[in-house]
This record gives sequence, structure tokens and C-alpha cells, in this order.
Amino acid sequence: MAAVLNDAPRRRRREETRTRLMEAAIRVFAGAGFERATVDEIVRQAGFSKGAFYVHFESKDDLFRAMLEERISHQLEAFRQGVDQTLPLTDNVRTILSGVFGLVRNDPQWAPLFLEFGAHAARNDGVRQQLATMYERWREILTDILIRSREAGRMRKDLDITFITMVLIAAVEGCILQSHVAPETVRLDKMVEPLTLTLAEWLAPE
Amino acid sequence: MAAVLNDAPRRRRREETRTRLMEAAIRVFAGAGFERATVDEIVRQAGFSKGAFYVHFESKDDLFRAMLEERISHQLEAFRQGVDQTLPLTDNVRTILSGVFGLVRNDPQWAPLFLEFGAHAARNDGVRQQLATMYERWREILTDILIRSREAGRMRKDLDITFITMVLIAAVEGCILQSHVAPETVRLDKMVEPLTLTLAEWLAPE
DNA sequence: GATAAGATACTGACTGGTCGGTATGTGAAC
DNA sequence: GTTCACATACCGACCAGTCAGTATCTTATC
Repeated sequence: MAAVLNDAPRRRRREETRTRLMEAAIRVFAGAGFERATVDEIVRQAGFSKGAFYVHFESKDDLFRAMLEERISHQLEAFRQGVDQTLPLTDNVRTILSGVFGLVRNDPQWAPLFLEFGAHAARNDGVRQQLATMYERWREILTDILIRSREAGRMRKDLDITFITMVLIAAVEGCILQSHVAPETVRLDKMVEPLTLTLAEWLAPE
Repeated sequence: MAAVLNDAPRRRRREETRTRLMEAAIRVFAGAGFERATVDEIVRQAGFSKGAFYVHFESKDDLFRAMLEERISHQLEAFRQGVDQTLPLTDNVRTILSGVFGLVRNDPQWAPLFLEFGAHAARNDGVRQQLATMYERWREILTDILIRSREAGRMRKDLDITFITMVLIAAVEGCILQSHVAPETVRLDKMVEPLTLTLAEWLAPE
């Protein structure tokens, strides 16, 4: 008996703790990488004890999976945001590019974390599949835009849309990578406009 | 006294041991990542003892640096190989692409290792600079080809060569990344020709 | 509205195992 | 008999995960 009827405050507290642990984890993982990140440091930064951690996560691996999922959905949201099918292709591309690049520039943890995810994908098939699905979603969003643009006669008809989406995503990711390795040489904020124009030129009907 | 006048055989033996340790290290690092890769496993795969390792490398970090250096020069070699300034731009691009993609496809350790390097670059400024220098060299090679092509009147004159090299490298790296995460969806061997043709079309004089 | 009973959220000391690095030994080449 | 190249045994630090204990809430009973 003694059924707990009102556990809303408890739930809120739980949620809050979990969130704080996750936020700390993202910082620590981004700064130290998966292996060097210690549970002790995460709970220290979150202001909790080790016991609290194991109330909310089964293991360090479990935390990693949760983090990956959260980050991917966050990422997809940013990708989708601002896409407006009634606008011309070029506008949508520009919005997506500045959205994604802006996210990377405003969040110093973005690049280290995704490199960590990538490195893990090489060893963990679950992680690899999650990332593959993320790319799949990206391509779907872009494919939608391109198909509509082609149907509206605003795009060349002799191009392979699958190929275009691959190359576009590849270019975006590659730019992010280079800007992370050589931030003085490759400035993301200066890339949005040239990339947009180049793509527009490439896709424009003759 | 007792000066060793003929230490050539010793040297050879030393070199061989070091090489075998490096080769084993590359395997282990690619398979497990820097932190999870243990010195014990490396020497086991190389067929030596831990003592041998510390004769040739100061520390695990030292080994990592040596490996990075070796891989980068190896990588640059592959990039440079086959470039022939007397041939048209398109041929050179095709050669470079199939060279780099071929390297990645034939060496399963390539992608995991470079993702590992990338993840480390986020935390270690020395590693970051080494990778930045590598990108710099790549760009130099491409810039050379493009300038000659432009001077020969075989390329549009209104394009920013720096931008082109960045995007080209970004696209290549991005394709490699995607093919690693989703090998069924993105096939590198099918990308060489479309990429070459797209670039040729982009750069061709009106 | 006081109190007992029990659930929940969290604490923090402890352990078992792992692993980088070292100290010392050994056999071969010269 | 000295030096070089490597082998072996060991140490100490670190860290993921455990678990018995505590503080704080909610509900039930009077």
C-alpha cells in the first residue's frame, strides 16, 4: 500500500538531476574524450555524488548512448529549423548552412563531441548505426527540398539528387572539420555565402 | 673504449623492431582507440616485451606522435602521387581522388585512425597543429594545379582558388566520413567519376 | 496536526582490477 | 668484460562500479 499518488515533485527533481548530470557529462566528454572522462569528474561538476550517477545511468556506456541520442535529435532540430518549402531553394540552403555552422561556432563542445562520436563509431556498431541514421535524416530533408525545387522547374533535371545531397553534407562536415583543425585558416562564417552561391550556380537550369 | 665500429647490423635490427612495434601500434590504436589501446597488447602483437617498447619510445604519448607523423607523410605521398602538371586539370583531380579513396578502401585502419587523430586534436594542440599543417600541404598541391590550369586558360578566372581547395578537400573528407559511417549507402568507388565531372563543370571556362 | 511507516533520492567510503611506467636481469655480439 | 637489445617481475596510481547508510519527502492513522 502507501501508494505514491503525487510523485510529480519527485519526478521534477529526478529530471533536474539527470539533466544536470548530462550537461556536466557533455562538458567533460567534450573536454577529455570518453575514456579519460571520469565519472568522478562528471558528478563533481554536476554537484552530486557518484551514487547519484548510478541511480540515473546504468554505466558510463549507458550515459554515452543517452548523450549521443540527445545530441543527434538536437542536431536534427537545428537542421530542420528554418526550412520553408515555399521559399526558393537557395534561401533554404542558406538558412540550413548558417544554422548548422552557427551551432558549431556558438557551442565549443560541438566539434570535439562529434569527433568523439565518430571515433567511437569505428569500434561500436550501435554508435555507427545511430550516426548513419542521422545522416539518413539529413539527406531526407535535403531530398525533399531538391525534389520540390526540381518539380517547380527551378533546377536542372539531369542531376542525381542522391549524389547532390551526399556531396553537400560531405562538404558541410568537411568544412566543420577543417575549421576545427585550422580555425585561423577556415572561417565558417565566411563560407555560408560562397557555398550557397556555388550550389545555386551548380543546380540552376541552363 | 671497445668502440663499436660496425653497428650497421644493430641499427638494422633496431629499425626492424621499431617498425614492427609501429605496425602493431597502428593496428591496436585503430582497433581500440588511444586510451583503450594498451602497451601490453601492442608489444604482444609485435612479438616483443614491454621492455623493448620503452627502448624505442619514451611513452605512449611519444608513440602516438611518431605514428601521427608517419601516417601524415604517408598520406601526403599518396596525395602527391600521380599528379602530373603536364596533364589537364580533370585528369589530375581524378588521379588524386582515386588515389586517396583507394587508400582508404584498401586500408581498413585508415578511417578509424584519422578519426582518432581528429578527436585528439580537440584536446592536444600539438596534434591539432600537425593536422593543420597536413591540410595546408594538401591545399598547396591543389593550388599549384589550379593556378597552372588557370594560367593555361583552361579554367574560369572569377573563382577564388583558396575557396575551391577548401571545398574540394572538405568534400573528400566528408565523403570518407560518410562512407565510414554508412558504407552501404555511400560507396567511395562510385564517387570518383561524378565528383571529377562536377568539378570540371564548375571550373570550366564559359 | 502529530507521528509512525515507508518510499525515494542521494551520499561517500571502499574494492577489485587494469595499466603505464620502472628496476633489474640476461644472453648475444664485439 | 663491456655494451647493446630486449625480457621479466613488479609497483603505484587511477577509476568504474558497489553498497550500506542518511536525509527528506509523501501518505496513513489516530
